[in-house]
Amino acid sequence: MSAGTLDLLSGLNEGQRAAVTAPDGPVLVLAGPGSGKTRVLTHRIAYLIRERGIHPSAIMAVTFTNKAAGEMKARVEKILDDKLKGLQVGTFHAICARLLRRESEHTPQRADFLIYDTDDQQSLINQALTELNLDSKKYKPRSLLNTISGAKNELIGPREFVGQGYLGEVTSRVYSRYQELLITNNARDFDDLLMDTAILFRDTAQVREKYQRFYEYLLVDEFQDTNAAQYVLVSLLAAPQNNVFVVGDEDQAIYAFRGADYRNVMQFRKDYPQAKVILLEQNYRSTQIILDAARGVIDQNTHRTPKALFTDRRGGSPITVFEAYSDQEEAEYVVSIVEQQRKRQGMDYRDFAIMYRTNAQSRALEEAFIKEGVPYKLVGGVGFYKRREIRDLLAYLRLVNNVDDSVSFNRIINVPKRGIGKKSVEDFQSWAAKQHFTFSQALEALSNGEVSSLGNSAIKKFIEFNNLLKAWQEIAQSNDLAALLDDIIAQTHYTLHLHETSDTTDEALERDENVREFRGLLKDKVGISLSEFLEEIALVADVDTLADDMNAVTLLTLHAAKGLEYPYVFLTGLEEGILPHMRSFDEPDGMAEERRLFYVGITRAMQRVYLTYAFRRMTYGESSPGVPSRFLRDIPAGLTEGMSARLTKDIDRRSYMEETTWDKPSLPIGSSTSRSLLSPPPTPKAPAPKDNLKYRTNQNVRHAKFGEGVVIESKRSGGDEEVTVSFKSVGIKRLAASFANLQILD
DNA sequence: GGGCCGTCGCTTTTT
DNA sequence: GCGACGGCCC
Repeated sequence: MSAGTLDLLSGLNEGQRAAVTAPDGPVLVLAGPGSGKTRVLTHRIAYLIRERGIHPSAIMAVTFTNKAAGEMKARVEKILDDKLKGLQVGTFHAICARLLRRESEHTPQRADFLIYDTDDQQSLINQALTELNLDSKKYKPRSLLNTISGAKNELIGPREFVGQGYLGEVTSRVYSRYQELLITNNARDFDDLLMDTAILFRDTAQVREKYQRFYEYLLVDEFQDTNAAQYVLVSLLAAPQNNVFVVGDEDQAIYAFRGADYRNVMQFRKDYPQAKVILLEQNYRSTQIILDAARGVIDQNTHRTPKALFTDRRGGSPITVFEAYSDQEEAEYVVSIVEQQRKRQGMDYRDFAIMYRTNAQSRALEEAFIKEGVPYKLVGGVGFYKRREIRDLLAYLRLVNNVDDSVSFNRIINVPKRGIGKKSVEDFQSWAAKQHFTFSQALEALSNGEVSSLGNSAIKKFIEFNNLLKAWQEIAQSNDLAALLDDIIAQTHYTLHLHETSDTTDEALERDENVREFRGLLKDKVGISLSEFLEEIALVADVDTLADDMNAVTLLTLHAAKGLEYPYVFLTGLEEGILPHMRSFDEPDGMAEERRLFYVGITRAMQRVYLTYAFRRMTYGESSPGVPSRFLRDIPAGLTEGMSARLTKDIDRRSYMEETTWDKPSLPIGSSTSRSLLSPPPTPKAPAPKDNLKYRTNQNVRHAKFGEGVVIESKRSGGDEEVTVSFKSVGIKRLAASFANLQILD
């Protein structure tokens, strides 16, 4: 064995070593959290290249985010001390997009197709609904898109799609029209990237065989979060030699909502019975207490392979549980602990991560961080690319790239105002459709003086617009994207438009600033073509934007936290309806997935975990009461500090509301840990006088459909009484008293 | 054609 | 509490 091999394998445990040096053929690595799976993947690639003499370009590795891909490539290059030409590392989506462009002659879309995000999809589905004369109030675009996305992930195209009943029939029509529109717009949605590539491989032997020959070795990270399309892609690409190396952990499957199926891990064992299976159980990240807590949680899930995670890091600090009065107080608590631990333990801001179930929860946290001047970085949320001014300018860029993009066309045809109103746009579209023209053909036809059904002044305006587009396309040829943007802003008087459409000067200045930032971004893209730039920004993940070099506290969703680790981790908003999320109550396997999400959160921590929940939380702009998450009870007693006695007993919501001391002004504030808040504890407000109300807190009631439940809160709302009831079967519901017809039981 | 104002429905999670 | 959309009026 050469010195190089020793390098590659030293410091690896037995399981890791077995994985890295596994012979050709299928390999399945079942890797618990913190068991060094990234290490195994990088060392495996390095091993293939150095010890087996495989050319880097014959290796494809698939990761979950672009950030992970970049890190993986950098680590392999560091191990081998070499720049690796042709090593393909990327996300499924990015790899598929590239492939579909290269093989565009075998597909309906052209090589320069656009990638539509969720907002674009929404506009397109609305367009389809309008064309089909369907009411978007009756057929929710969101839910239609969910169904369509689900079908695509199962490789069911619009032709094969069969829906149940009338709604299914409608969905089928919408799906077909939506897909036609995507093709005429020369665009693909995220799901198409996977579906179209899988179908291309499945149906076109010539293409399939070409890539099968080209990529001799395939490695896939986070295999538990692959969907059917991805599974098919992997198996088609890996054949016939099946040098496929997959790494995953069923307990960390958290993407079922986008079609992922952790059973793919077991399916892999069935499809490749000769696969070498390696279990990685030693954890190098967390203390024993953290692992025991995590295990207490995940053991509640049935139908799983039990794992015995262990670590050499005995003991550790207990898990701290904190009950706050409000979401605001919860946020203040988090900030105060960060400051306290930073000073006492000599931690850096970058050592802390604050996690939550939904993006909306970041708001209260951000406010507290800003108030106390503690630096933080937010992952995802309402991102830069969601802002109106950025979307407008992006729509211009996209239209320059591809005039047939109807979503961008509709967005900016009259923004800023150029006198082309709704009526003119409709006339233009129906005329173009009648002539079987694409948008670009229709604009050209008007410019060439072709007779149309449009009015003369409208025709003139469309021709002017077409001339602008042509001039911009000219500039785009030079690949100077900043110059292109400058010209678009100048010709359209966009800055003036921003000031006219902003409510305050401050708002206008902020939007201006965003435009400048966008310009700066384009300025850095030297030598990159417009279509390359558009692809780059379409496929960035939220975590991809995380700045590692910045010393600040990280705020992120539990989903975004996958694959990351931090010395200190806060899991916030641990309340019924949030984690577990309300929407999971009536989904099959919903609760198990929520529990895995909680598990993923806890296992990100190296040293300490803080679990927090609030008695009251702002939702929809009003404060409503909450109940501690059931998951808190899954943590074995003895591992926590500050856990309320109320939680260690298995009590129902009703007794929680009775036993809690919040909202009862005669009693002292019943917080469970010593307070170290930056601001004094809030004074709980006395319950508002509940005159004329039929229902009262703690009353037992029965609903015709939901069954028995307990009233959490009741209050006036409009002319009616609004009752919040926690039902045994369906959880918390908010009802209008006059319609709900609740029967009072006691 | 465009601007203003009221109503509604809504929030998981993401490439 | 906010943004999308529709109706109404100039």
